Amino acid sequence: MQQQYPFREIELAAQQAWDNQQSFKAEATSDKPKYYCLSMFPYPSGKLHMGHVRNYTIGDVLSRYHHMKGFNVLQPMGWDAFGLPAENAAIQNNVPPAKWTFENIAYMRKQLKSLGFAIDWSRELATCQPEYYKWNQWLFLRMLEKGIAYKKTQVVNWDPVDQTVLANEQVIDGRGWRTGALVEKREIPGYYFNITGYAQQLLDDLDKLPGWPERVKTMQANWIGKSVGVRFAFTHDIKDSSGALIDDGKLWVFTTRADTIMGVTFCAVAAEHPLATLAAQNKPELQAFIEKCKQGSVMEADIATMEKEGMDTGLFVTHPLTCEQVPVWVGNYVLMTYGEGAVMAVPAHDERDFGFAKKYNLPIKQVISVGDETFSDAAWQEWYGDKMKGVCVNSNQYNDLSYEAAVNAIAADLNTKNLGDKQINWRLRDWGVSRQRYWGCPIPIIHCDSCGDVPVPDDQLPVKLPEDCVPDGSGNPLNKLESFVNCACPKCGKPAKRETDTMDTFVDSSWYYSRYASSFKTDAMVDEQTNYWMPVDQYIGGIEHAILHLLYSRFWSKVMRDLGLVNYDEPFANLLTQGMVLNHIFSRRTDKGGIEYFAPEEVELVHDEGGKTIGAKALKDGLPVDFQGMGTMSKSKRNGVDPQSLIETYGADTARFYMMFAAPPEQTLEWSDSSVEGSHRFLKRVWNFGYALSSEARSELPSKLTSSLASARREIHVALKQGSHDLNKQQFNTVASGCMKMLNALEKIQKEAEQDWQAVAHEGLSILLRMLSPIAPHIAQTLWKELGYGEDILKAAWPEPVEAAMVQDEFELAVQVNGKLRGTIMVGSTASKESIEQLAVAQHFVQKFLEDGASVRKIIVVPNKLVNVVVG
RNA sequence: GCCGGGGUGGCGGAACUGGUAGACGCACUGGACUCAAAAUCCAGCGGUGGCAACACCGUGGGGGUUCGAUUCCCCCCCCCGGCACCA
Repeated sequence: MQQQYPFREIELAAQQAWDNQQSFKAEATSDKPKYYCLSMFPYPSGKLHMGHVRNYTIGDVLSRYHHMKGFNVLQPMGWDAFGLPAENAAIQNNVPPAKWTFENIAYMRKQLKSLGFAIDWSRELATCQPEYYKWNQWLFLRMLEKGIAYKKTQVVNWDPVDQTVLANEQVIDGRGWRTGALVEKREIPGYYFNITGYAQQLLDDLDKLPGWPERVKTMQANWIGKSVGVRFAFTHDIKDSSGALIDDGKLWVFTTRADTIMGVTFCAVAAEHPLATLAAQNKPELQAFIEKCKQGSVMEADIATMEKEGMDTGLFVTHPLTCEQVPVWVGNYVLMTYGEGAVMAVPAHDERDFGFAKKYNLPIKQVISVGDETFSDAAWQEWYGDKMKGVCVNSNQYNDLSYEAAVNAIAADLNTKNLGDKQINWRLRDWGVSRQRYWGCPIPIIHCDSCGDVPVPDDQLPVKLPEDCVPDGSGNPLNKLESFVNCACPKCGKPAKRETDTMDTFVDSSWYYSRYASSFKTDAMVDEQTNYWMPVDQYIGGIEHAILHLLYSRFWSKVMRDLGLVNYDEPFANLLTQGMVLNHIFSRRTDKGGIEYFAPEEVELVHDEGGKTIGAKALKDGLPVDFQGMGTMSKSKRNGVDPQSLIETYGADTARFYMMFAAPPEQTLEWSDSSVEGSHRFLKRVWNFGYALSSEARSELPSKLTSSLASARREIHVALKQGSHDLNKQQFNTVASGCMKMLNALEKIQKEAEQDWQAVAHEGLSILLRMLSPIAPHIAQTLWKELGYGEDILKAAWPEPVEAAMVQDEFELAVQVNGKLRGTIMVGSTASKESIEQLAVAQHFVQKFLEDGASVRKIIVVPNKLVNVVVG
């Protein structure tokens, strides 16, 4: 055993031993309870970043802890290996994406192994392998049969940089989620998944997920966006230039406030609405207004403050219940993409309609009364929205009906006239999955002139993606690859063309967890093993997937369930969204007016005498630089830290320990080089202590310990109890600090070297190593073995705190006077309540409050904690 | 605007179901060791006043409940994340 903490050797040796013994292979069947711990698989971009290290360390701590708690643990790893960066790298370096991808995988796998994660590598998969994506295609065909997948031509979001279609979820603030490019509208055919058909289940089943963070569930619920109301039509006989009735003479609208329908004084339609288009034909000023609306809508940032503007079309429609003529306006606040692209306007009971009516002098008619309130302009502001749910007035046959009764009656009447009914509106849109890209899973369809779109028969799956293609940046190279495109129609045998679109890569990641859990059969997507392991007990990943990946995976699970493939309907029982890793950003304005960024290691902090940071200066010139606060690690800001150099300098255990110690897992982690050193220092001390103790005899604990040894032992067992509790809470930072407390106690008794200290130290160290092992497994395993505690710490049982070690003969009790701390007293553990009260009152720091004739009103004794003497 | 999460020393962060606020670490200060530095070890470290004993203040602000509030209740301010002319 070496004296200096030899982290490089021990980490390598431990990793090789784990590899040789296949220590982390999950058992196919077991009497133990199962624990499926999954971290979101990485995209093989080239090398790991700190976010990966944090993500996988969290998963590994939980996996190793559950191993020791006696669970049959599955922790797999794989690669989300299709996607655009591979194509872009291919264009730049003139190598096929496959080569680039597999080289990255090889390097990153090595990195993951060098971090010592307890991964069952026998279940590794990459989504770009035909054995995997075959089942994308197979399930796609099943979905096609069930009508869950279908083809349509629709206006889509087009990312001009990636030259592909994006799903609604993938457009953020009008820009592509990956490229940040402004999204354009294009009309092209593609395949869609009917996720809206599952909207209600996806919403309802959020209640089955108590182990998910509230905010993720809220985000999903918002995204699904259910609104319950009435869809109905105003009638008209407006014809287009060819003489045909527009929309069959009906102007459809959707409302959640059908009870206010008798208060309609106008309708507003979106700029793109057919009625607007028609009215603009001989009204140049309306045409101009419509153009302005269309342009304005791009400026997302201004929307919230945008003035409500509109223009009369001169057209009228007929109210379905009152038969009154209602004017139609074009409003810049009406969205073509939501509902029907048209709204009924009830200025008396809707904030926007009110503002609009005031601006253009349109009539306002009150039809709802709330309590004794009477409607007035001034009072109105105070009680719109839900507060304005009252009873109907000025509404003929609906007068005096409450909200619900009115909606029901009105919906029924509209239904009788065949002009509307109750309806549920969703914000969620169907999931478009066609991508005009090369490096993805081919959509298994063949286009035949005679037979149309023909599914590829199951026995011809997978449709293999040619791996030797080098894209040149001008669209999808598959289009030009005749050996791929040209094929025979499976139905009639005539020459036909293969579909060249590939699937959205979110398809690949929507079910990988169930494949890991299976036996990797070549003739089945999943099997009975999948039902054994699923659902995932703990899923760990970034919050950025709160909607996209997590919603798609939930949808996909329900589809697989409905196809009878699996028996679960929610894939992830518990979800932990880890926080981001941030680092300091330093910059300086250059002479030319640009910004020069400084890496943190190029900067020295300036402190005052109290240790407070008062500034920073660059090492190269000693001149001040600005501290821009904390931000995510990025190349452009030069504040990234490479995990590889961290591992090389301090070792994997230090990297892992620091990641766990610096912040609770859900919070952002603020990088600090000196804190990393502090973590390394701690592990060095653990090693030194283990080294020193290895030459001390191991003996039985004596029946009676000195008070100093007893208190050290108590501290260790208390820290263990707390640490186990914190692990169950997934609060790893305090588990790490618990390990530090244990070591502090051990070093103290080592220094004092009282008789029998070795016995307490051996017990304490064996506890410390076990509690440390999920976080820093290499050092824990090495010392465990070196000190002869056992062969494999992973197979050691999680230690149980000994109650007897935690009891004290004497307690220090806090003594309060009127709730304020005034001193402490030592009390025997068997002391009666009365004797404690007497002792407390006798203290001089209590007596002095009784000098001015005040008396003791009451004494509260909290066992083992404090005494509060109430004086008055 | 709506929804979710926060606000504690110079910093990261602790505090179990209301019970000694600041665990653990970082930074800083002083000391030991050293020719010296680094490393290591020891001590101190919320603020104000005081030689000290000690006193007062202190968990974003204000109020309340309680013997006792970082913790529970009400009002307000600020920060982060998400959603949003959603009809």
